[in-house]
Amino acid sequence: MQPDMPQISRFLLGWYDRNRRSFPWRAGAADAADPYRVWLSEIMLQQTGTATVAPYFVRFTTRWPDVHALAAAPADEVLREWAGLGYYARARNLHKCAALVSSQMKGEFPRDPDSLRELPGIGPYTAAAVAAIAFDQPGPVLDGNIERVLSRVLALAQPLKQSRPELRQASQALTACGRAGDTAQAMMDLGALICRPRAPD
DNA sequence: CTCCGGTCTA
DNA sequence: TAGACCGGAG
Repeated sequence: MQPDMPQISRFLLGWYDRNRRSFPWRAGAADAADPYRVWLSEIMLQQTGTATVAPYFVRFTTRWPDVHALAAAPADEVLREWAGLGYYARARNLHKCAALVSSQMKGEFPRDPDSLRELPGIGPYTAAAVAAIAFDQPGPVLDGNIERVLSRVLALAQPLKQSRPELRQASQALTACGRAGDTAQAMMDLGALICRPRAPD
């Protein structure tokens, strides 16, 4: 039998509304997301935990409040501010991407995953995540944590690797049920608070 | 000390 | 499509 996506969507969003985590890059429940901040946070979070990212995110956004400011910064200052986060190619691509969006896109990030995917430093995961969180566009938001969460929510018995096509489809379908950004963040929070890699509740 | 992971590159 | 990139966690 096929999973009841509307029902799972209601479960996810209901849980999220009561348990959502608060982060410097997250808009309040009623506020609109700032695409620049969503993008910056997702790049930082690619291989780095929330606790480590938080102070870096605050320093970056204080110093460079929007994509034009970041684009105008000298590359070596961006690298210096990034020092300690690791994977420095992310910082170089971050700056390239900011320059591109600032000069060629009037400072506005594309709204759809396929266009976002063209930008430096944005792969399949980040494209879907930014489109969902910043623009409420449905898409296959899927990283290692969401794979684990969805596999459990759907009660899949196969190893994650074999289930990936099904998990991608599920993430696409769930974000298409409405509130795409909150749905994506609900899966992330569930993965961090409840359905953890070890010692799951 | 080994494992882990998005994106880019070859 | 495998390996490199880095730092944090186990």
